[in-house]
Amino acid sequence: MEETSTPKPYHHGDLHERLIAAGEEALAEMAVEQVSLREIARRAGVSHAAPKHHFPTMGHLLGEIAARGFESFVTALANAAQDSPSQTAEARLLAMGRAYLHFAAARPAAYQLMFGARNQCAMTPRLVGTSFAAWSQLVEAVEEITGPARAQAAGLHVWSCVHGLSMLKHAHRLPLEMPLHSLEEQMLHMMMVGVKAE
Amino acid sequence: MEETSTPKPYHHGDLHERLIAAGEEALAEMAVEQVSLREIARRAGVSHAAPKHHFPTMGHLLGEIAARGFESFVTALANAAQDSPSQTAEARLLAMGRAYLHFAAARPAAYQLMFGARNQCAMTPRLVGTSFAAWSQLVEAVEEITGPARAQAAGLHVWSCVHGLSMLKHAHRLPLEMPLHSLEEQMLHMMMVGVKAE
DNA sequence: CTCCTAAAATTGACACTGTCAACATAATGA
DNA sequence: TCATTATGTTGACAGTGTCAATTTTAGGAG
Repeated sequence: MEETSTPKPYHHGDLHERLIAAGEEALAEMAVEQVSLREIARRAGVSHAAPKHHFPTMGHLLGEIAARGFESFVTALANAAQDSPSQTAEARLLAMGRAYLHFAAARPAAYQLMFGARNQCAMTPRLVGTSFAAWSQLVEAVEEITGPARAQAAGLHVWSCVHGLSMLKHAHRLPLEMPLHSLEEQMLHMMMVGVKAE
Repeated sequence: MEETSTPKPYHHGDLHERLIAAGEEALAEMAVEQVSLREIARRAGVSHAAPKHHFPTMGHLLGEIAARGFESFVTALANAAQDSPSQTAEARLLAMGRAYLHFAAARPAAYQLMFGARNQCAMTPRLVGTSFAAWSQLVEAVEEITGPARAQAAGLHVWSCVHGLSMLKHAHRLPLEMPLHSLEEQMLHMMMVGVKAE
């Protein structure tokens, strides 16, 4: 079993990865609530009970998808910080804030899966680990501005701002009179003021 | 039909209200995702299809429950502002922020129903109206501090802060080392700094 | 007071869902 | 070569939201 190139060869290919890919496709096309295990199995071209041999529960499959979401999320924020024109700590944090809002807007289903309260993800150690990595990344970026004493509170503040805005947008509870993009920039500015405040 | 005291008399009492009450009970006892229309009908002591004659869809029943949630939400924030020891505009907004966090923590299922993205509430005019009232209340409180020009952006900022924090708590994605209550107070402080900033 | 209409509630069905047990198949290793 | 084990399929079960058909009941008309 360990001399072949693919670690999990079997009847029809690597179904483990195929299910994850099919789930991500489904999440990209339909709402989170609409995605079902049978729909994912259908997209993968297998019977409705085949996933059972690779994921004990749909929650575990969705949890793996959410974990990969967190991984690409962390990458996106890291890239944004690195590509920031000004390489001050503040500019990097602001770039990460913008990247956060962009990710949530560009991949709503993945974002909902990652942060949906009690959505249906199994809290596997892997999911806990990847989400913790995202939190750590943010706190580290904040700490360069605030120092260690205020890092936790300021990190909580920053995350609450961008997460709250993203969730409010998804919930369609924002009857705004101004173009949203301008308001977002103003909010990011107020967020940074709060972070820098003594 | 219009000379009786109860506007909707019928076979077994006022099922319309009874379904709403049963739904609120269910939401107080179990998670949002667990609540089903048949469960609500069971609690109300009627058959599984009886609600159809009062709500065209489960989404409409949940929407009505969410609308009442927004109403008591608005009341709670108004009371908090009124009972604030210091009656400055800033103290009132801070009190509303604390009341917001308290409401979200004390009634998690109702809060999830009110703000859950695409949860399952039907976007009835009534739900849109009550949620708009909550938004208006917040913006008015903010406007007393910022003036009309920055009210929308500052309102969005304030709401994002308290909403984001509440949702992060519900999502259990906060591996914090400090007691949460202290961090919440610090975050509310940073929020106020951002609101007052020029 | 009787009867008729229409509202209200029940029953049963349909198409789904996630999960499980039993069975069939195919790949691996001795 | 052959048994074992992993992998997939089939069918079932309990549950869901919604709908159609049916029964029950209330209230108003005569």
